[in-house]
Amino acid sequence: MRKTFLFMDTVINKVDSKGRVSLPADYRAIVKELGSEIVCYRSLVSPCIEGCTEDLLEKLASEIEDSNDFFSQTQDDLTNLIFGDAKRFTFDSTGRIVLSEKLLKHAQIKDTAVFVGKGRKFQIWSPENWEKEEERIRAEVMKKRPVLNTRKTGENA
Amino acid sequence: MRKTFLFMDTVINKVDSKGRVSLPADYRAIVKELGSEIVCYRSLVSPCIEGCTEDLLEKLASEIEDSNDFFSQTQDDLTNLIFGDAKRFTFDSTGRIVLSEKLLKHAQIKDTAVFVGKGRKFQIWSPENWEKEEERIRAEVMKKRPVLNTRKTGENA
DNA sequence: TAAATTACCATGATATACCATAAATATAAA
DNA sequence: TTTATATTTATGGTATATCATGGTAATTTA
Repeated sequence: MRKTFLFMDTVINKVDSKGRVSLPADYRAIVKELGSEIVCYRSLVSPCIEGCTEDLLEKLASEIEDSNDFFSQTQDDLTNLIFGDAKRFTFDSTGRIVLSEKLLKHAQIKDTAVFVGKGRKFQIWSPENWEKEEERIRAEVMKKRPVLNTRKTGENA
Repeated sequence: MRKTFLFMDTVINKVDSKGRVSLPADYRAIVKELGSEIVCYRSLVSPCIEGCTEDLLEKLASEIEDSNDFFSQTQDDLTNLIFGDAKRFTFDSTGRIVLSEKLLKHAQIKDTAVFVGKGRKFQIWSPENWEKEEERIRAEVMKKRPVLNTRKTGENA
């Protein structure tokens, strides 16, 4: 029995004409062990689909509940957007989910999906958009490297 | 039951045509006792593979989660880079992991891997790159020696 | 009843687990 | 210290299980 649940790695899977994609096996294992479900929604800031376990959204909801004025109005609005957009995606016996037209369109995904782990969350990109995004991030992080290294979370040497 | 968990020493192992390498026995012992798994990713700054226990990344994920910063751009970038690249590597009954083509290429490893302990983390180098790196480190330390000596005598005084 | 959605089966490719042997290290006896 | 024995560790090869994916049947719902 494992004790850590992290979405990791970058996995490329095919999307068929009905929007079916295999959720990476590692991701499925996490969902299964947590006894939770996958929830997906359109990213608010990027042309990609964002996903996490229902547990995480539950936690987010509780936090907002518990610390009303701690959160800015902006963040409250953002969470509203997410909960309004989010939807459960159960996978069948072969491990596939069916992504909706709305999500696929937002991420500009046609026949190939790139799953990118983000720890508690993950993202689904089109190959083209992900390539651009990865480049942008690398440049950005290299620029900020000195700052990151002094931080405790700078475990990425 | 031991209480310290440090990756130490330098170990040279062979990499076969499928990318299989024996994880040094000492490293395996740590992972086993922690009940965790090995996670590897490309170093952001060096031509080497970096590894740690999943526990360590889990801590990082928790910190991000608890920082009430669900929508921060910088964190988004960081998590993408770290977790998007990282991957779990479980070892079989003989103690081997299978390194991916991506990692081997980044570290320029062909048939020999050099494991270098770094405390909570470790690195995997090609023999050639490691030789250079070790030299660089030695030179760097020698440059700083006068400073180190002053500090030591200052404390004793 | 037609369209759409969901669940199930089949297959090839890939990755994983296992077995056997060789090398290295540690332990015990001389 | 030297030699012999036992134990752990590293590595080559192979069988097995898992996974992604195309196709189809069953079920829903409009």
